[in-house]
Amino acid sequence: MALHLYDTASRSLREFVPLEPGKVSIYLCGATVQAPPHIGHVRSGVNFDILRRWLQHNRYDVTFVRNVTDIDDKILAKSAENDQPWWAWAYTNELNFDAAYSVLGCLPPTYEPRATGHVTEMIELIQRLIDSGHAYAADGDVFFDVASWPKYGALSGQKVDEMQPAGDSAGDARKRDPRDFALWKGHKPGEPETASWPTPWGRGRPGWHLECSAMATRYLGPTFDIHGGGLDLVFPHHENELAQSCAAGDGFARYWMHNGLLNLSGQKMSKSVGNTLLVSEIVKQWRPVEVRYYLGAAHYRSAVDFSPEAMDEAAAAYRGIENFVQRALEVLRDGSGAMGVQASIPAEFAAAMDDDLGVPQALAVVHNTVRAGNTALASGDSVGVRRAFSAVLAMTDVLGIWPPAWAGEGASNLTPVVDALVQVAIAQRTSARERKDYAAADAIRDQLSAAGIAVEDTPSGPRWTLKD
RNA sequence: GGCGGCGUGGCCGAGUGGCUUAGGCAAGGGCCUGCAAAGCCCUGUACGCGGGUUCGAUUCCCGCCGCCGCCUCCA
Repeated sequence: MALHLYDTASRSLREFVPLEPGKVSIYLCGATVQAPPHIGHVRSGVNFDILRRWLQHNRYDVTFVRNVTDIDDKILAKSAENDQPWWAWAYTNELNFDAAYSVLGCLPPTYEPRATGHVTEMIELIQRLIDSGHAYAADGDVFFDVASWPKYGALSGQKVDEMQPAGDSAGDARKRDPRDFALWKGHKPGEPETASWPTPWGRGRPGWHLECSAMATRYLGPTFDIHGGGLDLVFPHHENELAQSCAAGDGFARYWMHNGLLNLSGQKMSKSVGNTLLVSEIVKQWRPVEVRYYLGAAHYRSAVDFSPEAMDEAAAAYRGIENFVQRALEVLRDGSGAMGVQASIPAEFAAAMDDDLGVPQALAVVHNTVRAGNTALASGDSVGVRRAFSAVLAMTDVLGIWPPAWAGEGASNLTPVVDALVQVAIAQRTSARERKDYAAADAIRDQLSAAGIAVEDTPSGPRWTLKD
């Protein structure tokens, strides 16, 4: 079965056929760098990282663009509150975001453009819209003329006439229609001069929606394959992007993908509610790979309600996979020179992933394979171990939870020293066991346990691990 | 008011018009082990409520209840 993806625009599962054979272009709405990232931000990052890895596994050449919105109202407001230049505030948070994506194993984007670096492209886009009668300048601002674009509302299914009056700027007298939105915002008195750029319509700064249109087409062309983001961006952000770009004559995104939101005790985590759980906090309580497992394990379109209990379960589930990989590695390493095995993805795993990235079912395949591997391990079936081992590694690589890549997390350069010391104790325990002095053997084990080291006896001899 | 989603066994979380009806965590029993640990095996028969369609619905349709998202900044 070929890859099918759920497309928000058509509200249906569509076979994925890239614009250019063998190549995939993806634009993911990244962060507005006004605050450090919370766990919902990185859920989006992890979900789309898995998409990218699956495409790459299938031999696609993927161009992955994730933008940084480094100028907007809140960045100006918060930097002023904190008595910092707006650009310093933005850059600090950009670094925070990069660190969060990185610690969770998200591959770096092919390109990571900043809004402030693409003002020229934005001005050109606005000019095209004005020239074609879809935008108008009004006293410093430039607005998109919603009435000039009959397809407005198609992506989100909003009925333009039924929308709530609301909106801070809805009553702006300069607008021809309350639904018109700003493409460009004129510089206001009191705002830093550095936060404005010269344009034919006066100094100012970009409107949020326009930035993404300009950057997406700058790096991916007028028509590209996939546009992604959180479900909360469908309206108005993506609706507006689509309207702008199409009205300007671009084809824009061919598939729209939206990840579900991550809630905290049943409520959406958001800046307005103020109930955010920062990535920097959660990785203090759980290993990053466990967090990644948790974020990736639910289907990307479902809502996830974060809880410490669910996080613990995810951690336990991941450790089951990791334990198998470690044991298999130990056995294969000393035995049969089996390290050169071909990585192979089970067909059920591929089918699950091809069905709109069915990670939950794909993980079921991983766990079933782990079980088969553990059975092989217990019975000394080295061929079975090798088969399961290579399959598990290939599958976890696609999901970005490949255990060897994360194994060094807690390790330090002391590990070999500790190993040498522990081996001395284990040798004593082994000889005690051989002379059936179990009291002495257990005493050694208890002492190691008290020191944080767990010893267990396996068919291939004793092994030790650090306890949590 | 408009648009959309969700409600599955103790918990998390897939999925399906009927078939051996995921997977994980937790629980109970067993195997293995000097004892443990890890692992393996077995057990648990669930789909919010009320109707309808059907030979048969958790799965389709209608209604209801509950929860959530969007319509304003938001991954």
